[in-house]
Amino acid sequence: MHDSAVTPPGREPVTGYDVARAAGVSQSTVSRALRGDARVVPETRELVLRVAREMGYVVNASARSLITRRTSSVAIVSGDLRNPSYPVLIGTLQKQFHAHGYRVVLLSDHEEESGEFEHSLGGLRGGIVDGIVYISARTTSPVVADLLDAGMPVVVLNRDVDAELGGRVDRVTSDNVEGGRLAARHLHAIGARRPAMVAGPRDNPSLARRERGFRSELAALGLPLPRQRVRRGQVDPRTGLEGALSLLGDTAAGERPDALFCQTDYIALGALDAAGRLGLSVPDDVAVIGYNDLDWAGWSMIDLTTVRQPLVEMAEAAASAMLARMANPDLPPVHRVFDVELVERGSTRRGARRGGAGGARGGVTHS
Amino acid sequence: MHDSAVTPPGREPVTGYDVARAAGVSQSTVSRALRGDARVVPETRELVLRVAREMGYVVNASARSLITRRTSSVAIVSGDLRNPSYPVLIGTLQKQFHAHGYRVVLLSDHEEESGEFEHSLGGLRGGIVDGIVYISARTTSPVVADLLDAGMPVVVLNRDVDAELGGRVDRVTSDNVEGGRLAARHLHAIGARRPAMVAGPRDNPSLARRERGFRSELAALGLPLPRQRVRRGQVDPRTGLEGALSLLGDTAAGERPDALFCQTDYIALGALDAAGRLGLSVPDDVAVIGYNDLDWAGWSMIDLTTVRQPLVEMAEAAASAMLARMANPDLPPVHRVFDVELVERGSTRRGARRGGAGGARGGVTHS
DNA sequence: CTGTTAGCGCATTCAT
DNA sequence: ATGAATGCGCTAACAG
Repeated sequence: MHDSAVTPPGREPVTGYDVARAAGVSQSTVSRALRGDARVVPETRELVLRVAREMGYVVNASARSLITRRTSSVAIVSGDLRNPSYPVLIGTLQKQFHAHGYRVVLLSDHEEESGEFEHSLGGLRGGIVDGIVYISARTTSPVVADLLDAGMPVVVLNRDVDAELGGRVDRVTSDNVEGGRLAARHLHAIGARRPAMVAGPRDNPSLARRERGFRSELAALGLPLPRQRVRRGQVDPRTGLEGALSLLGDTAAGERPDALFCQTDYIALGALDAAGRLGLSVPDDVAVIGYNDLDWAGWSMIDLTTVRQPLVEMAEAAASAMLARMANPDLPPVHRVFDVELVERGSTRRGARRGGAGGARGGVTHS
Repeated sequence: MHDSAVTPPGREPVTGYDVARAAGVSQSTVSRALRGDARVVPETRELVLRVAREMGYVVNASARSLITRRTSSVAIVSGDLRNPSYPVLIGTLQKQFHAHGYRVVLLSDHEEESGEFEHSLGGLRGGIVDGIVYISARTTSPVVADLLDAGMPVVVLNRDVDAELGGRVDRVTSDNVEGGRLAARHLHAIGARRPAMVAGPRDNPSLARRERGFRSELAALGLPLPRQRVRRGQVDPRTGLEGALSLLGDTAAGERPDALFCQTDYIALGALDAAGRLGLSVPDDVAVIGYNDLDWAGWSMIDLTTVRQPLVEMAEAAASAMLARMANPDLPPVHRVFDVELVERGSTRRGARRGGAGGARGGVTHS
């Protein structure tokens, strides 16, 4: 099992010229054969392909890109991966892009060190990628405008966007205003009197629209949402936990919110945790509704009522939009809006039994 | 607000020559100035940088890579992103690599279409990336050996590996055998008499070691694990759900397993769901223990006892190993093994109260 | 310190 | 249907 003579481990990559020499043809023929150019006669092509395979030849991507000005890769700019929405979107996008011969460069924002992040974004020019799918929570920065100016195809997925940018990029969103309304209507329908809200950052346009729909519908239904029943933080379970603890914790039962709208399921997780720690029954003491319908919302120990966005379909639409735009950069921008729907589960189904495993599990149970 | 004269949107990228001409220096000076070469006098550098910025110049990555033979990017090859272990690992790796000036190319395996996946992997030669971190569940394929042969730096993270490859790559793992033992010991300690196991695929070396430790320790403690108390499937909640339903469902209480070892937390989620649907109490009817200690294992409505691997630290170690190897490809391979520990929570704490929200929530509650 | 020169490996004319 | 020649934009070796 000694090294055969083919290639001493790693060094000296074999080039198209090497293949040409070994096959007794010219380098241009090698190039043509490898890309399936019709002008090369079948026998020659077979020969070249065989020799290339034997020699372990693989085209140098840099050299190719240098001349074609295409990289066969697209960037996905996302928020923190621990937010479970992103893996779903990224996984779907990635699958689509791979199927069409594109690699995926991932830029996910780890919240901290924003300067670093902006910098990476800027580096996306310079022929690194052929296009950018933007899903980051971070309010679309000037950097994105610069990328557009530089002629880079950009698709914004699942983010509403400042008016200014709106007309310039392809966008795939869902009806966040209506989603907020659905949540409000549902809480009203189950008899909530003192709704509360755990919100994400104010500068997130999607969440802002969700909130607008929620507030306006509550008002239309005659339900108040005083500011002391609103908590705000990052989109993560900690926000839900702390928000819900403070909303539900030190209030007499008569004053305590009886329903909680969490602007995302990820936040709602923390709220459910808080209810558990406080020994409160969901939904009997407090109903909880989330937003997104992530996979685990349906597990019996979560069982979360939520507003469903079709994330997978949305990601597929975004991939299509990206592929279309890369094929023809001069198309007018499109904006596709998906419908949302309410998915009712145990966390708002009053009177039904709830709790996955038996008796109430109060207090903090971490070891 | 008309377009100023700087750059008509997108077209005709500005090159180093353009900058040189505008700044009245040579192109090599531009190149040197932009890379901070010490040999260029400060004034000249300031000038060049300013002109470059004004013209919106950005170096062409392909041209640079073509000559430097470095791409400043590394690939992460992972399994399906919906498995929550991956986002944690990927996010951490990505953060580290970004901090050191590397981009990340993501190749995540969407389970299906394996041919496609192998093909993408092969495409990782050809100067796409400078190194590869491998976290995919898929048993390390021959493709990986080929990449090694081609001289590509490879680090395998959180995967035990076939003996053959073992000596050739850098690896970061944890003590899976001991983890399995910890689980067995704990179930014995809480008085389990009829342990059962929901396992992942047989060809996953990490899980195989986990299982080996679990089985041998059970045996040492005098507890049987007959094959009818083992279920096996993919690493996902469906496996946990179906496995647990079939283990717990149609058995008389005297025969029913009283403790469940799930080889990952992600599987355990499904098992908890199953217990809830069957109206069984966790841990009183059946104790459940998982593996990984993902974030949500600590939420009160999950509250899962589990074997903790330090995933973040492991990812950091893998990033360091990668950076070290890229800096010096001739280092001998290293293998770093992290300790695991048992994290005890409500899902095995008998006698304690459990259940986040009040009464038992039986049956299927999906809408 | 700066300019000149020579490729990196490939795609793509233009001939033949 | 194939080969010869050219240059993509940059880095690096070599002069000066």
